[in-house]
Amino acid sequence: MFSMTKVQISSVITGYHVYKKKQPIGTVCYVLKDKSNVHDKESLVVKNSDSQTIGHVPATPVTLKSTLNEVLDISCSAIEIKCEIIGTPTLAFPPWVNNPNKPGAVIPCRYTIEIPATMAPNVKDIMCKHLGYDLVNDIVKFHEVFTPPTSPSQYPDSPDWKLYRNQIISELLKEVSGDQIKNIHSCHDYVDISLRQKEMGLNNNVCCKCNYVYSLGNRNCPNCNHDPKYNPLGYDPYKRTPSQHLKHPPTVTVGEPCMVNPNNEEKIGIVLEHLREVCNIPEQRKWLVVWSDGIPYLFGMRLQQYVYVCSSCEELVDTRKESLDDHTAKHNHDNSINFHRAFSDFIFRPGPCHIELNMAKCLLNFCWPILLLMVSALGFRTKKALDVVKCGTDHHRSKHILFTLFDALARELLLTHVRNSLESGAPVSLESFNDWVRDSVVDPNYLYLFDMCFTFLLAFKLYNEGIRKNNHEVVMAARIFFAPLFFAGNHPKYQELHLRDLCDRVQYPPELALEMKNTESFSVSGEFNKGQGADFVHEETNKFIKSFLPPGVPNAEIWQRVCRKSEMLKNLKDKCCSDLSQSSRYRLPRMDNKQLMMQRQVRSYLASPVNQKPHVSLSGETMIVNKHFAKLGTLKKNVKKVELIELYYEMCSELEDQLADETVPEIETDNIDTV
DNA sequence: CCATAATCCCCGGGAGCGAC
DNA sequence: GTCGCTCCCGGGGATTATGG
Repeated sequence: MFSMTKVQISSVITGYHVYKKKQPIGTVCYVLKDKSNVHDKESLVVKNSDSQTIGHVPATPVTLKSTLNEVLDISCSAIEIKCEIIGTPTLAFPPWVNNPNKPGAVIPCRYTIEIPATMAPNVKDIMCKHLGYDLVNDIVKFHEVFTPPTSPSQYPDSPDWKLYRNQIISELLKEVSGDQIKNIHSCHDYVDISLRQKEMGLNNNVCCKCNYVYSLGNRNCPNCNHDPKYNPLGYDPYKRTPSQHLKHPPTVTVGEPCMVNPNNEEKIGIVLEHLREVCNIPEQRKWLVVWSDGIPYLFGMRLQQYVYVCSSCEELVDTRKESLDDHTAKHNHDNSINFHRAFSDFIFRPGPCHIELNMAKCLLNFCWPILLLMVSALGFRTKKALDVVKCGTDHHRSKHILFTLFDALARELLLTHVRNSLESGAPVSLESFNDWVRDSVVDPNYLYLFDMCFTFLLAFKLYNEGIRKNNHEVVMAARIFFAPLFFAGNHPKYQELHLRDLCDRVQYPPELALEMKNTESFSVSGEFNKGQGADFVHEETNKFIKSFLPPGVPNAEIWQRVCRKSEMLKNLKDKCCSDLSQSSRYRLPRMDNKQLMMQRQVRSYLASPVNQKPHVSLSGETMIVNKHFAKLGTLKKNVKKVELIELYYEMCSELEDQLADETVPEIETDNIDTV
């Protein structure tokens, strides 16, 4: 298929005061090299379709001109640079003023470069070089936000886990087989070269694009000028998932603080009462969605499930301690009384970011046998540093490490098959890879990493994508595929949470389900790929409020005061800082080198997967994946799981009762708050 | 019927763990 | 680092079994 990448840059045409050729808005002109200009060999001229000169590409800032020049150079002018007039001529304005005393006139315009897919990477690199990575990314983001995508989404409409996985695998297969350099005896790629360099004691870098070996002192590859630190232009790590963000970003308001630590059921009860009061339940609104961390969520759900209010004496009855009949008998109520659930006006939802956090912890735990060596190669050498990585204290760091691990592992896992196929001349395809893994591979190490990578790490990645883009189906697909790891590890809280949440989601009436799907995550900034769970929105607000607290231990009164005035403070801060501070730019280093390092380490570990080998960790110790496996067989753990199963049946029976009743509660879909 | 031993049950303290 | 939950363990009282 012939595809084009389109890049648009808003700028101006200079020199209107010289040529005085006014063009109607929307006219499309062309950028050509101006060979006749003796003053400036680099000069670029803009001509309209009648070959009349309109003006020049601005010389300052120099980056735009040199970018376009180089683009024309590498393509031998095969790439056409168009220029659409988007405004009427005006006096030159910064940054396009050469001489403040003698300002010229400029025409606002938009330069459009259409790049054939084959050349796109080169052009991107050029643009990154001249315009700077940040700026280029901004342009692309600009483009993506304001022009609706015309090509069908890469991700299918009905997201299917297998499809996603297959797509990733086939993309990677293509990439890996493209990387291989075949000579008569064997294949090799840049990882092999790097490995060899390391064996020889040389500390050289290998360019992952052109296999050029260069010393670590250089930042860019001297051969192809590829900068390993930056992503190519338009790199969107979440491109497979379509964004489903709401059109209007939510407004965040801060309510009255409630001064209890929500760490047991009693205190959660207090918080809920407080919420009821603040939100005027049931007068102003009937119900409320409450997002919370994992533990408060569980407490809340338990309260909702077990605690009833007696209509006669208005006392709370906890059915875990005292059955409803007992209560009736004890207080001598007659038969006319009834019970209703004490917290039925709340809908609890677990914070997606906390789930993600615990996913990361769980993965780190299970990947530890192979991660240990890699991470120490990355620079976490002391025991304390390693512990920090292992416990996942710094979520961003662990996330990054896990993503890099996925990239590295995925490529290495595919490598053997790709090389086999290249040698035998068979085409490399997804089906053949799947067949090969299923039929030929017996090495437990390979299979362990295969499952880890293409099920759990992938699920983690997918979950992250789903949250960023507020895509409900993707999030749920990822969670369901990740869940087994929670149940295998020692994560009692999140096992129960997963179960309760799933049951809850099934039970939502249709209108509510739709609303819930739309609000899986929120993008407060309104950007299409920066959604995050309501829990982190809250934590950010919290951080903001904390920044206004006076030094020292804050007391309740100060908290209250800051919360009540937080909106004013926010406005104030925005007004004061908006002109001074730079907007935060979007950047995501690709960690080429770290990935290379990981690939180097795991390569020998995964060699010859068709042979039976003992199951060992990367450093060669016999594998006990983690200590929880050893505990798994014990009775107590089983008891815990039996309890969960009982809970599940209980919930199912309740669901059946509700279905039998056929009463769908009345709901309002507007005015959903998050707390 | 009594004395003693064995067993059960309850409870509090402490350690470990998970979550924040 | 803190907090709460759970588990474990030992102590002590209550109950039960056993033997004389």
